[in-house]
Amino acid sequence: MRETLLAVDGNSLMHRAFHALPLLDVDGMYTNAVHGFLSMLLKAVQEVSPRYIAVAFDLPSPTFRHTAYADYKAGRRAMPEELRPQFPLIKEILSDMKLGVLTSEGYEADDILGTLSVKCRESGLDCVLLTGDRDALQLIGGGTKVLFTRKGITESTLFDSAGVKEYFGVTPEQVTDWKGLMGDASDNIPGIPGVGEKTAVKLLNEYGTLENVLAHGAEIKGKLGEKVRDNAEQARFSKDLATIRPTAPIDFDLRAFDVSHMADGLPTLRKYKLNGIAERLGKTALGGAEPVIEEAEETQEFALEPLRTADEIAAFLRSIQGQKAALHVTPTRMTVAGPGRLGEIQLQQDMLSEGLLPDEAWNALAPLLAEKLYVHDGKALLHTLADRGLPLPQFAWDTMLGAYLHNPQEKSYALSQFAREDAAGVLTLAEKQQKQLEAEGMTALMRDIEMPLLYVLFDMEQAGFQVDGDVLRELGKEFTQQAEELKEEVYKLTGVTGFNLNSTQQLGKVLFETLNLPHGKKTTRGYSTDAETLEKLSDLHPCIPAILKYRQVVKLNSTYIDALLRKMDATGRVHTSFDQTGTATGRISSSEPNLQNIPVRTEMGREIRKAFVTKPGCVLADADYSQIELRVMAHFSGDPAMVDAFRKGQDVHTRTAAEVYGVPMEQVTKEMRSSAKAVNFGLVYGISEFGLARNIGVSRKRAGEFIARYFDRYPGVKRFMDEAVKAGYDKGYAVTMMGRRRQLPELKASNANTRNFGERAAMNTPVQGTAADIIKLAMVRVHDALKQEGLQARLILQVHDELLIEAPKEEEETVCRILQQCMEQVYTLSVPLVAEVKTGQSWFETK
DNA sequence: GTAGTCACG
DNA sequence: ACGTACGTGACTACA
Repeated sequence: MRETLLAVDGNSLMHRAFHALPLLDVDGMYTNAVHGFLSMLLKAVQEVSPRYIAVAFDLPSPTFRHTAYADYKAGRRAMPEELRPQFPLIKEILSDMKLGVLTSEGYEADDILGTLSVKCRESGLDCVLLTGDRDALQLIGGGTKVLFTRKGITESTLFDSAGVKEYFGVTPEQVTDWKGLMGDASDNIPGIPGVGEKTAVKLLNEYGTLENVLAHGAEIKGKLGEKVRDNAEQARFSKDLATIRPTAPIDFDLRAFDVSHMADGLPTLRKYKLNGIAERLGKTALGGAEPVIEEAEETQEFALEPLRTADEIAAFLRSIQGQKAALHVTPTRMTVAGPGRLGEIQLQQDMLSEGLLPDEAWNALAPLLAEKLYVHDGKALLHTLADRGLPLPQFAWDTMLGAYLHNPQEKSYALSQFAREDAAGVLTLAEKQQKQLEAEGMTALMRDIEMPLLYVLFDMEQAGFQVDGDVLRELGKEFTQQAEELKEEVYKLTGVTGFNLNSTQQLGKVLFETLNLPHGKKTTRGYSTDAETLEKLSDLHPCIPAILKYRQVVKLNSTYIDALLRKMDATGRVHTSFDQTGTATGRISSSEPNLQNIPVRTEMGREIRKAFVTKPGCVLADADYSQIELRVMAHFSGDPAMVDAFRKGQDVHTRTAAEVYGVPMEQVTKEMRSSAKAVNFGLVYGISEFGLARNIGVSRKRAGEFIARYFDRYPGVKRFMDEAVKAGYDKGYAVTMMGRRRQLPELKASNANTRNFGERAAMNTPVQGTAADIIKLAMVRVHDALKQEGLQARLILQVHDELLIEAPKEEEETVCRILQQCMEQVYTLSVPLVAEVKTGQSWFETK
């Protein structure tokens, strides 16, 4: 086995660590960057088991300041004062660990990395470059790989040539061309204005190299072509800036940087109070020793068995019968896994290709559907099966839901593209998740809520919501006519005709340049024209109300009339998709169409709900939780006044106003109640003076006084908020009543805005997430109860604190009772849960 | 594809 | 000093 050198870009990692970790004062010193750096280094040591480690640092030349290159590099923003003194610290520690600390006058760390990678190639060593700088990707090839740190300091990816192409869309050889085209703001590299990452990739895929792109500038169409032609020299210059020069004059014997003496750094680590790192260093297997044990345990061998006929499928199923089984289906391939076994069925795509016809395959697989299956995205599988009229199986585990509970903020929960995209991957993943979720205390949440809910959502998607197309078309006509009239009115009132009223840019010009109205905040492309801004101008020009009305009508038409008509099936029903893994807090979301944002707040918008009806002979039952989030907050905080209000069944906003203004409830005016309501909302969102001030239109100071008075009257709520934030910092995540978690990496940011956001999320997530837990469990209970009592009534929609059922008229009373009981009795809090049920022939009538 | 806007809880 | 109320999805314009 070849030995590996781990070459580290010290500057890149120190900056990354500095910005990823909070700045804490330890004995009058900051060590956050040192801490993060070493944490990443130890992780890398575990991953690549290097024999040697060298760390490179920038050493700017004091003499060569006159070059364009030096000027550009000098233009980068100065190093934060809290970071600078950490460099001597890290160098001291690395030296004590007997690792290489390399600098070379006039060269940057990445140049030294390049030099090291060349030296490794010459001496037959493998080389892994640890950095967060994309420039280093150009060095990949010939035994050199890049371990690229992402997302602060927690994650890293090992890139080889194919990996770079796969992930970034360009080859290592194209990296400098790529940078030349798109530039890099953080490195002060200009590139071609208007060309971003995607465009640069596209150009390189078409033309191969930067020079070739420039050579074909004439044939590139539109603005892009113009930009390319005008900025050819700047692009070449940018490429030059991004090109690493592997020519640093460094001379040393690599063997001096053997990892076997890293433990010599322990006293220094303790000296700087880096005890966590010291402990990890003690445990880290050094010198390329055995790989991490967990991996060895988890890697199970699956022999791939091609199943070419129905008989082979049947035989395979018999052989794993009664054992754990996973099923995974893609359009071209089906896989079935049992312990140590993996059967693969290729599906025939056309007359020429190999494989079974889907019908044959499914028929042969039918016995499997009687088993409890391990799956990834069970709801999608249920749809596939239902569309074919096949029996619907029970699921033992859904790895998509498991992954979501483990971390609800992944961009996608698709199985990874490569070898694991099969049932064997699902089986191993499920085992890993079961341990993980058990350790994280989410087993019950998975078993009692998310898994059963999957079937509920499937049934709801299948059932759909009956829509009256005639009502929609009628409304659409009205809205269209109104929009036309309003548009003409705006043209007349502004004196400008023919501009596109839907374009914020064109509208901004008319209002703030032609008419010279005072403009508020600016956006990246011009003036802000949102409703909040325009409302302030209402009295200054008669066109403003017309514009606002126009916007409203056009929105209703395009989003709710046209879109909904397009989504109706042959029987006039619309079937939304529920996403059980889409939100950070545990809520579900609805899309295509989104039925969770059908208008209700304005009179005109509410009309649309007249189109949401039932099939003949049925009635709609609509149940709403009353103030569920504030009740959750009352429960968590135990605040006497808040708990008292809910136990007495008082109007919570009126009670809040009475408390804060110090008057009896009877003397609370509309205005007082309205401000109190805004405060209550603010609390749920994670209160800030600014947000409250903006919402109720008072000064920030007034808002601050208001909040102070509130906390004076509700000290339990204050304590709850403080504890939620503290728990976020201590644990790194927020947690709901049922144990659902949301990571809060924002709290580790050095940027105060980001941290404040994290703090508000720390306050909001337990509240919003617990409310989500509660209604999800209620949905499972309602679904079960309807089945238990043999009713035809079906759940058809959830809107966060609201459940809708379509029921035959004769089931109306029973269904109302079930809804109310399930929702109110689902969980016992220290305050009552209250659900209000209404029935009607349309969603309009139930409101 | 991103930005701006706006619909909901 | 700075810019924020929390959580979503869909449409339009514009590059």
